[in-house]
Amino acid sequence: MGKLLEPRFFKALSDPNRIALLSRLAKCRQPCGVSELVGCCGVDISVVSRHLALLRDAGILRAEKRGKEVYYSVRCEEVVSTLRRIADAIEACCPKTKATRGERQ
Amino acid sequence: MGKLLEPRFFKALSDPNRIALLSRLAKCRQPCGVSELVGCCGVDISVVSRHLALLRDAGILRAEKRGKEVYYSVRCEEVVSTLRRIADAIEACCPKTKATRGERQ
DNA sequence: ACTATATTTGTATACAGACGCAAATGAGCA
DNA sequence: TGCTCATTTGCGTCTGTATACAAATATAGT
Repeated sequence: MGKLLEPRFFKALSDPNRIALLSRLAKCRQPCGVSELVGCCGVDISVVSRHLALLRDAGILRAEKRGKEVYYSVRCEEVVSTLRRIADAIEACCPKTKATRGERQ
Repeated sequence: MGKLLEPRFFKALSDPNRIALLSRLAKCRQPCGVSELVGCCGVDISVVSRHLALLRDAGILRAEKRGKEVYYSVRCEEVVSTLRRIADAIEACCPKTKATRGERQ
């Protein structure tokens, strides 16, 4: 449980511009180059590049170089399963709403 | 989708001590007072208090005052459903692994 | 080799966040 | 009221991070 909840994963998602980039990439459903993504947050392209690298290092995005461009895309499977495993772990600790009402430990 | 991904929610989970507090509270399965929680991260109780308040404000913990103590507990249902809704939203944007292989849009 | 385009990296700045300590607040009790 | 315990808040400090701009790197085409 402590290992599941990686601060770095959440830290990567704790910035509005990075959320904007992630949303954009998710909606795109396709790898996008850095230049394409500059529009979705109003910052310099160098800043966008850094945000994307951070998301990549956190395991949220995948980067592939094609020619002079670098295409970023969402690592859907991994991100989704990470979120679901965290949800499951927390749920496992929940006092059940209906059954097992008697406080157990 | 952009509304689901709240930076504040993730920011709350982006600190190791807050993760430790959350894990501890989840494992406890019961409301805990601030003093009880000091042990799980090696910081001053005033810092713990601030972390707990931040988690409460982010909608992750619930606080109830009983006498002179304040008992914090995990808002399991809300947290779990938030995580699952985010997972679902991202999954909805995933190019399907097996079916629908032909890039759609 | 030279040029143009895409991206990354170096550097400086400004703001946010984590922390400890001390003081303040709130609640119960003598 | 005075005292004690639990928690919160004020404040100074220090580290981390977001940002812009300029320079460096990488790749393709001429």
